[in-house]
Amino acid sequence: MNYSINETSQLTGLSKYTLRYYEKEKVIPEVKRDSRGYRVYTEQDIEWLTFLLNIRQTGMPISKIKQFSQMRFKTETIPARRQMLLEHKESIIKQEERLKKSMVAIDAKIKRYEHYVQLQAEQNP
Amino acid sequence: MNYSINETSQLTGLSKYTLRYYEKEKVIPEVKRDSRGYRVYTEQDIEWLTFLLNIRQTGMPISKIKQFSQMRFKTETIPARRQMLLEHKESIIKQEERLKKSMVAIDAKIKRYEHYVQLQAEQNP
DNA sequence: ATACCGCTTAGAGTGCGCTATAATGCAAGG
DNA sequence: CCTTGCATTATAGCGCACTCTAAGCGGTAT
Repeated sequence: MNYSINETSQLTGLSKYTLRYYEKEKVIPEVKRDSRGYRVYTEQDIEWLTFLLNIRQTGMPISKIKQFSQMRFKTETIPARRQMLLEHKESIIKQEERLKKSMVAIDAKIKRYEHYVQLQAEQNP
Repeated sequence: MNYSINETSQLTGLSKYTLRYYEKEKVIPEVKRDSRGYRVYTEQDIEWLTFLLNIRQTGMPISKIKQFSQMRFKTETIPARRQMLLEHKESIIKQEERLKKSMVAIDAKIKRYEHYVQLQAEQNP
């Protein structure tokens, strides 16, 4: 199945601007065109975009995604791609730890606030 | 205990530029000065900065941190502050979910890569 | 025929969060 | 007294990731 830029935008959540920008900046390989020169995205293009979006949304910078993405059609790059993903996994684990730490601090603060409100209520019953 | 901008920078990990920028932009309240006009950070300032950094590093935008921080010395703002933190907690939970989803996709991709490498090795033993 | 729609491109602009520069000041050490 | 060294300010610049504008083209509808 093939998709227009509009459909692709809706399927991925990326704006049309962003889809064109990604192609111009070689974050994704060149997309096929129809007779009018319009972009035609394949199912595989969508899948690739979706995967890239996954790593994008978890903080991989565009420059690295570009590196990763440019290896797409070369099977000999599989070890390098695997390595990049392993490193990104590490970064995700660090982010999870960051979120947990922050959660603890926030919970403590919320408790202090609630404790304060409680005391106020007791003093003015 | 009091701290110079240099010490504060080291304690918090924020650059001196950033510390001045936060103050100029009212992300933190005005810091006391010594006789020469140099900034003097108190223990409480450090604690506040550390907390702000916690919410900053988990994605709260500077504009919101500014709102939050400007309520610091008004006890009647405690319910509003609590509410902001509850909302930020929600955002952290969403981020955790995002990370988990991404992790699953990455793990699947890594497995596919390893499976591919495995097959290659079997064909050329 | 002409108006409109959706796409195309190159290139300019935006928002965020810093980061750096330039000019100046003050105070302690040689 | 003068240099060194750290601070101060206002203001400019940067990197990232988009986001938008302007000008133009091709196919369909009136």
